[in-house]
Amino acid sequence: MPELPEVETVRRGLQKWAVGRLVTRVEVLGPRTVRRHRGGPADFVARVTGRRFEDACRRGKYLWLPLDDGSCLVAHLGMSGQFLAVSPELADQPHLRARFSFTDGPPELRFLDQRTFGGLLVDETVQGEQGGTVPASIAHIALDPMDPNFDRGGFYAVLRRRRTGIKRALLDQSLISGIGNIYADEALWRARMHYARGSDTLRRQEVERLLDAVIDVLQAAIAAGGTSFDALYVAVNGESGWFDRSLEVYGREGEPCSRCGAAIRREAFMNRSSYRCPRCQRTPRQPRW
DNA sequence: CACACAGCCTGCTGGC
DNA sequence: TGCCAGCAGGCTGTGT
Repeated sequence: MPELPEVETVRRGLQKWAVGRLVTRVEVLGPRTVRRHRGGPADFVARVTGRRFEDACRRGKYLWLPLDDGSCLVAHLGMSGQFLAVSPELADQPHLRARFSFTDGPPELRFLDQRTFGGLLVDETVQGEQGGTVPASIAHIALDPMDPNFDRGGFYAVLRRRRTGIKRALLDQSLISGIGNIYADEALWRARMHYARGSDTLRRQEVERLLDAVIDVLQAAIAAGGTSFDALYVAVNGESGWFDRSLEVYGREGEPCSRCGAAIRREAFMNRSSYRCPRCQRTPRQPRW
């Protein structure tokens, strides 16, 4: 559920609540959260304790906090990860996975994760092929679509070369980053494109239209503080976003399309649900499912 | 190399 | 009421 806009909202919260602070104590509750950290829980704790968070960065759905020794703390929220800045007095929540305390006192920073698809690790920083410095573990993730260095021509070329459906391509984080099931459906609706449209049949102009739609919906969602269906996704200060009220197709099966009035359909695709307007987003002649 | 998908995980919902 | 299947879904690993 956390896609680019939700992760960006969390990044801004970390900027405010974590950056500049010196870590005095790290607690990891349960090893699964740091399963992608090579050295295991004890090594993770040792590498973060005594370090200062110098910045809060994001690429796609990944977050990282550069540390003052050149390494960085990488975080992925998975399905249900949250960072919360709270008083140490507050009783431990269910699904609390990690806690960071600071030299300047409260609030402490907590990482919660119900479904445990998320995780934390300490990583080295490398020069990314696509520009900028990034954690080594996410060097394979493409730039955000709104990044000034995002290569639209290169993206188009890859789509033409591949033989897959356009939604699969949008969800491939090595091609374009930050898009998940919700915003893929929303962008395709805005671009009036069916999710099974063959990527190799797209014209350059259609790809431009689609990328414009992707950026529009992501930026509108960021402005709204992200999409919250329930308490599972909240910002670092605990507030909910309200973009769910702006969703045009996702979760709106049976409701009328705001453009043409046709009933929105939900269809099983890629072992999940896809929502589309059957009139604005016609099934292509040669669909690639 | 390109592509597709099972598996990981927990809590909620709906059917019986 | 209680049980359980189904669903939510990002990413990694693995198979074709």
